[in-house]
Amino acid sequence: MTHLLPLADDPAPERADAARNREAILAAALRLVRTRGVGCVTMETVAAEAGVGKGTLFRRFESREGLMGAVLNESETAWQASVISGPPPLGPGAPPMERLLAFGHSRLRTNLTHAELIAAAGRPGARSAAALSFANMHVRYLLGELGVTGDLLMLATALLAPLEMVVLDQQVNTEHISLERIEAGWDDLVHRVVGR
Amino acid sequence: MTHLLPLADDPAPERADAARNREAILAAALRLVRTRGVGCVTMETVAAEAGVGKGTLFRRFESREGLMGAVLNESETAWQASVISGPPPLGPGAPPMERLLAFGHSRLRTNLTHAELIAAAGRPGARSAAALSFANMHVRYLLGELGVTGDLLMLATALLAPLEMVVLDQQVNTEHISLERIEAGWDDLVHRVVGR
DNA sequence: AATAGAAGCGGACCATGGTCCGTTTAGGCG
DNA sequence: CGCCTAAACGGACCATGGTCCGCTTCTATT
Repeated sequence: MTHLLPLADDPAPERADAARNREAILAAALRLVRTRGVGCVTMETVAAEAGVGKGTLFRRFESREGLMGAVLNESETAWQASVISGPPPLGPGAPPMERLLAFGHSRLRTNLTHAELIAAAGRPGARSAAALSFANMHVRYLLGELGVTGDLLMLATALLAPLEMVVLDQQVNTEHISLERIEAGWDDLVHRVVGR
Repeated sequence: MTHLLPLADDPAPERADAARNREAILAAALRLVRTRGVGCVTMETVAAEAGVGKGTLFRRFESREGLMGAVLNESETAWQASVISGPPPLGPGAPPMERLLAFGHSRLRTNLTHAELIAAAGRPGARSAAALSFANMHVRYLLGELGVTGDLLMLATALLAPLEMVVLDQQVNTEHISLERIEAGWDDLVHRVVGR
């Protein structure tokens, strides 16, 4: 092993034109999703709008789900930022319980807002596993602050699960449960899990 | 209102050939799914195997997801039966808490077993809303027996959510969490929700 | 600056889900 | 029993996601 090798060097540092295209595609996709709605955006349309060939789309984003996942990630990242460093009670500065409740409500709204995109992005794995487990991490941290003991990974998962789109979709669209009730239900769950 | 009208009469009592075909399709689909795996079953294949035209598939089952949902329902129904009238602790006869835990474990295994089919069946709505809310109903009932008070619909949803495939998939396939740990986590959740 | 080889490109092509509509058939009725 | 209508049928057809491979473009090297 040579001492000059930088560690964790990207095996293939992405060529300039490739980067340009990736950006163009993402921008085009975002634009089209905004204007026409997720359902009316075909891969061919995106390719045309970005001024690249269809093959390029698939090479960079693997599949339609992958592309939608990437688009989704844009907002997801912004959201993460506001959790990490935004104003309280969602961001730091408020007591843990308040933060936790704010977190749940915020996540709820966010998911509902991006419902279509989430559906189009399909199962996880498209969104980087890291991005997905961010929420879990954060909840775990807050539970720790609250002095909860036990298998925090599992508890965080349990708290997050009812906020998943599959569940929300069912509640909102077939059972017609109000947002307020869902929020209240989640708050109740939190209190039971934390143990007062 | 004439007194001769039977109540809740099916507006269109399904023609004989239609019924025959529906059964043939379902049987063919089940057979193919069993032998080739969900991923390798195309609508055309099913149509051929059932000896009907493709159009017929789509008329009776709406979409691929619909068909897969119908196939899934077969096993789902069997499972429901064993919950309602099978041997304890899953079926009646055991104390509520035992039943609830058994229920969770059973649901966990069942979902994992049918993972592919569930994915192929897509979002709910394909499976009748009734079938889907059966689990919720049952959990609500058991919570009642356990003397839990509060918004039971929400609590049941909270308990069921971590057993959804989206969540399980993530845990099993990307986080590589063992089945035992997931079960233990769920048991813990139940105890916290019920409040000892 | 020229060159070589890798990386990227793009559009023709394929597979499959989903639609449509002219034809066939069940089954109630005179 | 033969007719009539609504329902069901089926396969040609379309749209779109995804693959493939010959051609182009980048960039490291001399």
